[in-house]
Amino acid sequence: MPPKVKTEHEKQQLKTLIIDAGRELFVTKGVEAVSMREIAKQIGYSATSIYHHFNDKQDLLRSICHTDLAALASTFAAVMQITEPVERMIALGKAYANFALSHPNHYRLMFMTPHPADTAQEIQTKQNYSEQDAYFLLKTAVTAVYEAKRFKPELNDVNLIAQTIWAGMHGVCALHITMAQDASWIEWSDVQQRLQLMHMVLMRGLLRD
Amino acid sequence: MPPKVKTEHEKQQLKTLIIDAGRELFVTKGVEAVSMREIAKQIGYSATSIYHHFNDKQDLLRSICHTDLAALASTFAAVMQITEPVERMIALGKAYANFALSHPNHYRLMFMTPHPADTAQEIQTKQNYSEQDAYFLLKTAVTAVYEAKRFKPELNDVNLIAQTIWAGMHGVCALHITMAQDASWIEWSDVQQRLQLMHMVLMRGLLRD
DNA sequence: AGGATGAGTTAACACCGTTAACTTAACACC
DNA sequence: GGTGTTAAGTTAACGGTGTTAACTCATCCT
Repeated sequence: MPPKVKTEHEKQQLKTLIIDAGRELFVTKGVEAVSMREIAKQIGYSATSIYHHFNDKQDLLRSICHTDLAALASTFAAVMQITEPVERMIALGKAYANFALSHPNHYRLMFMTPHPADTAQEIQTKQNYSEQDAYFLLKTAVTAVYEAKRFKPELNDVNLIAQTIWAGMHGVCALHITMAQDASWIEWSDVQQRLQLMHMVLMRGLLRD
Repeated sequence: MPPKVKTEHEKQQLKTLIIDAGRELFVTKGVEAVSMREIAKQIGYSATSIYHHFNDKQDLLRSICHTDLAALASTFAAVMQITEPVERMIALGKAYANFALSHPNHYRLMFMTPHPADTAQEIQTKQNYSEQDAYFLLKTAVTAVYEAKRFKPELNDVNLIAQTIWAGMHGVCALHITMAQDASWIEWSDVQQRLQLMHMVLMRGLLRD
């Protein structure tokens, strides 16, 4: 196909076309198993054309994750409508786990794969749009619970609390995702049961009696 | 070097030579960044010779993990000497976290990378040597606490409890490992603090008051 | 003595991410 | 309206990857 000068809109459109095709392939076949050529073929372009829109494969991967993080944040935003602080915090945890288990490969890309350090510019961007950031919403919800004095009195670091809740949910989800097919020699209990117990443990461990 | 018929012992020796070189490289540079040729060069053999001892790269990776799992199990075995059940269970958790944080790339290989389904034969082997298995030791420790009636009365599934403890520790460690360099936009609290709080939460959530 | 085996070799294949060099359509400007 | 510049595509190529095939030979078995 002969080249054409594109408007900013068309340019963005192709970029999201690449992102969508890349995500679909990455998510179903795994990052390492998908080649740039394959992604390009999927959208009917040559492989090298992708490099006009992304620096390299890592950059494409990061863009995908960034997009999906925004999607997660937007489902979080819906949950934030709940007014009762504790209830809201619990609902966030459930939404998180639900996302992880229903999009496991997505989740692996986003939270189980280390991405090389972002550029300073990208960090700046993220900070400016932090209201779209899922962690920010979690922290907000935790802060509300804290201000309602519902946490145990000795707990007074909101970041620490939020990160512990995150870690608890992440632990169940990540372990499930990496070990689900493998490690059949362990008598795994049902993942929903494990999530539920983790939830209970977190609440009993963090909230006032 | 001309070929030579080897005794069973020499054969195993070369196998562990490959495993050790492979682990060293994998752990310092990451699995995907290390080629079979590089491993071979390290030990002074040609790349293809590795294929006489392992089916493919995945197989080598699995063998490395299997070896290291045994190593983890042996540090667990030392902890098992503690007699007081609750104390012993806590010590296991700390040993686990200590292992994860002091050998992060090791840990990533073992618990954060999905390995394709083991062959039936390998599963059999693992089951037979389950006393060397780290999870088995955790489960044993949890069972002892359970039998001492120290868990909350409504908790009566030992596997579920063990897996929840595992998930909690794993969550903190895994999140730390994947997010340590990246995600500088989050105000991470100290990882030791996070571990400590997770520990406290797990105990308060699981044990009788 | 002589064939079978097994542990090593080199050569080669198909594919990968990425770069370089090229083509051509659209725009900016005199 | 010609003309240079730029943007967005292309094909060709490079070096590297996991892996397989074909080949040596030293050793063992009979």
